[in-house]
Amino acid sequence: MLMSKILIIEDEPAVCKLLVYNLEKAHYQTWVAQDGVQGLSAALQWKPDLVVLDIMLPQMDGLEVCRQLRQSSAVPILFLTARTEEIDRVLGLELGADDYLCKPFSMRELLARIKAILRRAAPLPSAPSPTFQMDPAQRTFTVHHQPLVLTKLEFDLIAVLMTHAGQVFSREQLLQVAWGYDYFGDTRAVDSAIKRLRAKLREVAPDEDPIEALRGIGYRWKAA
Amino acid sequence: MLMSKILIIEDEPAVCKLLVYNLEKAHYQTWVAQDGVQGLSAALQWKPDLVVLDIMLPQMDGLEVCRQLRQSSAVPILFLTARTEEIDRVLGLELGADDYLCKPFSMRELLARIKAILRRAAPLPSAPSPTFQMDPAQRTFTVHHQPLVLTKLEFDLIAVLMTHAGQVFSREQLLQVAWGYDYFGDTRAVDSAIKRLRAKLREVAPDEDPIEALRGIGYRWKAA
DNA sequence: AACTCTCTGACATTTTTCTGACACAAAACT
DNA sequence: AGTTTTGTGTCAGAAAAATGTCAGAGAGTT
Repeated sequence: MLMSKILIIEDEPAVCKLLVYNLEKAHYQTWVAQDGVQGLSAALQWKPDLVVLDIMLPQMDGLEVCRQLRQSSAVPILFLTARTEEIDRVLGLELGADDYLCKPFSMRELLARIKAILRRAAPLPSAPSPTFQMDPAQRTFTVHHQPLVLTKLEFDLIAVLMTHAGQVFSREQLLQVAWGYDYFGDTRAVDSAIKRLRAKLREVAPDEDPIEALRGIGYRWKAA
Repeated sequence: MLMSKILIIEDEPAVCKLLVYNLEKAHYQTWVAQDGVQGLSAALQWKPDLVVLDIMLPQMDGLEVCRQLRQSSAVPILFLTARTEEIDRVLGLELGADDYLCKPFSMRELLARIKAILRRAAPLPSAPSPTFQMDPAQRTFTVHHQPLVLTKLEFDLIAVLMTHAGQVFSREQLLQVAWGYDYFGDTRAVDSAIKRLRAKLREVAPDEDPIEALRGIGYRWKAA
């Protein structure tokens, strides 16, 4: 499973910001909806892998959102509650919450629970088919769903670039991030690594060339 | 589901008493084990639907109990921890904890989590590769339905790899999980074990080679 | 055209894994 | 108890893979 999509339905901007920041740092894609109506719409169209749902929402409350969502989707839901008592209503209604957290919660705990929920969720046939896909956890990389074997260095390199698609990295930066902070050597090593990577990619996707060289600046993964 | 069976592995009598009282009031059957050895024995014989496992135990700690239990059972485990940091070790090792609670916890929360775990506990599809099959409960391993005799170490190793097919394990991780937390030795021992395992597999399935070495990373069971 | 930077292939070096031999320990058997 | 068998860690060298270095060709820029 790669780059799981997490929909956040939460009205407090501060909490949203915190969630988005940490989830994206953990390599999840995020989408924020500020109220229940927008949340339902986003859930149905964007088809997230997990919904983080605040119980207290303006207009339509989280329980109602959950009930309506359940009529058309089995997406896992993690509830956020301000008070412990609220969760009794969720559990009592058997709405199919997969987990819940009471505010205030530690980010580590949230991430652990999200990871656990996603691990449990059966790998359903996901629709989108970008040509290049990377799974940091399994260290696998696929092109058109066909696995491509990469060396450690190659994978580390492509991981940095892909997870920051569009961002330019200088050779020095790449050495730091993919080789390691204690590495001292010619920055031309980066050229060689890129060369080998491109050669492998060309084998299976001759018309793509997703790694762009910016003269005098560095390299970047072509933005989507 | 009628009268789910819950095994409590916990050494503090006060906590045990509290747990038993409340769980039985909630119509669960309970069984208490005061230390890891008794716990393992009870788990194997009584076959509970859920194990509540304290991390801090005399003699054998909870993680070790979990590891040994996982060799022969897929029963859901809910960890109890005194400190939040401890849970990182569990999560880090991916030992298959289904949930955890930090002391002190409210009884209502415990009951809610237990209910959630039991609700989720759907029979796993367990899709073994057609050629290789492993039964943790009986510690048997078959290739093309023909039994293959493995040593304890070999079985532990293959069990870890197969139950996490596709996931890469470093030599250090494998030493921890298959050899034991207290083992200190050269990580090259892993190479040797893998070598012997491969030799045995080659005898009966010369064209498979399901154990993949990832240079600089570790080993993994070829993903399905 | 001159200059600069990037790309590529060849080669050398380094790193990592694999294998067989051996030694020791534990277990099984007499 | 002694003996054999089995299991496993350690070691050293072989084999394989990965990667750094270099030099020249190629491409972009002024």
